[in-house]
Amino acid sequence: MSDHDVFLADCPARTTLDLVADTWSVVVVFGLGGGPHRYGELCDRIGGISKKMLTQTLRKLERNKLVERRVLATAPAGVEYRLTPLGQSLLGPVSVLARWAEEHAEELADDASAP
Amino acid sequence: MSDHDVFLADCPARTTLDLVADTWSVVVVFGLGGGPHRYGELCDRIGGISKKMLTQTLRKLERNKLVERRVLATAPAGVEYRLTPLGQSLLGPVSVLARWAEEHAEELADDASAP
DNA sequence: CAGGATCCTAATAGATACTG
DNA sequence: CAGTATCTATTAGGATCCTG
Repeated sequence: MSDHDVFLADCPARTTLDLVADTWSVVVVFGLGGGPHRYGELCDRIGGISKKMLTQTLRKLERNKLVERRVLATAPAGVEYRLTPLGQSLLGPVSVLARWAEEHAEELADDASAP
Repeated sequence: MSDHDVFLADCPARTTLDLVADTWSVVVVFGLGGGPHRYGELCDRIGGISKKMLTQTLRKLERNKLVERRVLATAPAGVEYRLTPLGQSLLGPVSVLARWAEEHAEELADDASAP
């Protein structure tokens, strides 16, 4: 890009963040952490997510091979989602973030999400 | 986990993400990882960040006590930023994310950031 | 030097209604 | 049941100019 490559912006941590830093990805991954779930189940389990965002998030996770989609041959038909091994491998790193938040909850401003 | 804990959305991992999941927070934290830096230095080191976003990101990190701001009594005057102990404690968890990205780079879609 | 103030655009996410 | 399709409000982030 430029002559001197001080472009910290492509630090690898950002790659992971690009993947899961949106509002719902992590929540969905955790939602599937306990095992496969059907679309509707997942929606209920998560609570507060719109169907649009659930679908959109699942598609993104699918494209990145974190989640696998299977159409069930049951009646009535359904669709099941599960974490791939790659998706499961992400549970660890994300749990590390979760633990950090729990340990330091009191030190953080209460409006951590504010710009 | 109890019978039904809906609203996974307040999972603690999201707290950390709210804090650092924007485009620049992690980059700035890493930029300060090696030690204190002045505003301009930091800007150069990072490269590609606008002053608006740098300031805004620093303020957010400051509010959450990850970063400390010190006005220098030098001539010409300057401002120095450094990680607080809390900020340093975040380097570990974020590095875990970075390592995950490096290990699995090939398995991910090349457009991981796409919606 | 280190920002603040403004303007502007593209992307995000929610609500709602409709469909195979 | 598992999605699309719209429409809309909010937000993030860049560019530019101004200031103590």
